[in-house]
Amino acid sequence: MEAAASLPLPASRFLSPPPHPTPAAAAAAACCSRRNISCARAAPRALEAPQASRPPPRPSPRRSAVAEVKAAPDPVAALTRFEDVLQTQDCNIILRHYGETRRWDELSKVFGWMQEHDMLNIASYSSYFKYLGLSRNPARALQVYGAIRENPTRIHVSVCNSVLGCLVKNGRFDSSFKLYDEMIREGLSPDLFTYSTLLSGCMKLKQGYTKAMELVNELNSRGFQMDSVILTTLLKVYSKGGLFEKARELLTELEASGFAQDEMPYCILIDGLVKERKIWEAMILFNDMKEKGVKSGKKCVLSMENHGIGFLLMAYNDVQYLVPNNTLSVYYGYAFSIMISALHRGGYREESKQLAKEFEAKNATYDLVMLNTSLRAYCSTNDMESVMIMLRKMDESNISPDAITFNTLTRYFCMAKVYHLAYKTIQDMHTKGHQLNEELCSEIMMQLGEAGFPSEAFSVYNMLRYGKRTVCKSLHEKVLCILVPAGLLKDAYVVVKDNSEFISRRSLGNFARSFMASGNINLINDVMKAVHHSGWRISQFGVEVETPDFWMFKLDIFGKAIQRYIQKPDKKQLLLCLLDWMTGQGYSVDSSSRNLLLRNAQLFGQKQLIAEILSKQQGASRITSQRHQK
DNA sequence: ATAGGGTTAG
Repeated sequence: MEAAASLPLPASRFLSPPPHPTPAAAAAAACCSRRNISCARAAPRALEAPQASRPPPRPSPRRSAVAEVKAAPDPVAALTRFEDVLQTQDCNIILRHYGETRRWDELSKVFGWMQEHDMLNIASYSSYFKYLGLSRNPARALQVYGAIRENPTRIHVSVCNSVLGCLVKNGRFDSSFKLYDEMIREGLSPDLFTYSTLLSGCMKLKQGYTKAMELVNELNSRGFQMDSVILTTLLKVYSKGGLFEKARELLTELEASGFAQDEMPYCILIDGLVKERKIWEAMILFNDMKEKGVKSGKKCVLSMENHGIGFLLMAYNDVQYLVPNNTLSVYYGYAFSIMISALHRGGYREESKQLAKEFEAKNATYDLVMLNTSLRAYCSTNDMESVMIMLRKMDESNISPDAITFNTLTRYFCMAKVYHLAYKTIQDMHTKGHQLNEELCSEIMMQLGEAGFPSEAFSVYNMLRYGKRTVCKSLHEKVLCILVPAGLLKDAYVVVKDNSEFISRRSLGNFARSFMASGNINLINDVMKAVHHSGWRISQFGVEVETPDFWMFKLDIFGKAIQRYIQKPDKKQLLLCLLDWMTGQGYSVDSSSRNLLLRNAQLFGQKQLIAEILSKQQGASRITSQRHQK
């Protein structure tokens, strides 16, 4: 796209090649500002010295076998190679590796191998069920659990918890309660994990509140004291069930017992309120929370040492970040992102943007959700400058955009009529393997066509067409109406060839006429076949002229094709093929084209042959027309 | 040496 190439693109890695780094980015890169900073680079120098003098420890055979299996293209073959070295706990490490890297196929194969070699223990089952939950495969979990013969394993609390968790995660609440009852009958002694797992199923159920109360009574009667997690889960049950008074009471209880020092319980209630459209109640609670100075509890500043460029080392959930020294207070983004998006949804665009700005002013750390949320707030108030700042932050924090990011940006660029950026965003989204939003892309395809970018419109069409199993039937006609007037007839042919049955007679006619007039002569016969394949008679696309012998039509589509062939006598084979094909389909050339052909037949050196084909054609056509008459 | 709680589009 010429125009796009000359326009400045935003300085974002995923919209354009990496620009020269900004000073901040360069400084951050120099100090390894990525997630999971390695100790060697980020830790103070004192830690490095002893390492240098000691020779690197030699890895044990078991450890190197584990590493080798993890890296192997075929884990089962590799496991077999190290069968004598590996112990069950080593195999568990390998099993978890495939779970953490979301390689479900290998995960199941490794588990199967362990099963065959009798190398399963409690931890293997617990981990495997957890990952089956993540990979949305509760049926397999039930199957494997059902096949466990040894009662001590069947009723082991962590095995039971992980199977129940797998069912709950996948919406199988009723079966989780039934299975739980069965487990109790077989002798399970449940613990707090069990109850919080089952309670988290309750919050998604309609009758969840009653069931939750049963469970709370049960755990109390077993003498358990609810810890912060189970209390928080219960808060969610109330909040999801719209029992806000009860939820508030519970939150007060949590505060009193010191379980409300981080934002999580507040987030649950705030989220519950906004989902019930009680935005201002949520806002009041949000402000309360901020006034109380509630922050994320797991975060801490690891080192006050100035790393030379004005950054502090800090950890959040075991991940290390560098944050600027001038960061006054650090909130993690859950509560903010809930409120910002709630205001946005409620139509309070300016308020939503103000909150995003407040977060930006107070914080250095962003995660993907917070970035998406702020990005949307800026997009919907048309604050292009802040949008670009967000994109730069995304690069600097090494955060990869997801489908929500791409769609937000695409929508915004479309709304702002910056179609080349919308196109670029769609392209990046497609390249990164995200599913495109058909409605939005179709809109942009049309806008690109109108703005004079038919090739880009076609490219959007292709991304939709080949990125998805099915597309809306009208999409083909839409792109055809862009390609034909723009003279992109070969592309238009590709569209018609595969989708002629979804295209209206009028558009097919326009396409066929344009192609005969100026399309590639070598494709003329193919185009005829593709158009014929639509189910319409090609003769119906021409200007129909009634003649005394009523089956004669003026066929301007065939006529135009014949004119093209007469201008190129070296394409005589194609002409003869066309005439033969017409005969086979019961078509015949109109009288003026016939005369034209006969007059020029010597050009092809086939005067006799052409005359024969034409007379055969007329005979066949007469029969076809009569058949159509009846 | 395993299992439990929170956020984002139209």
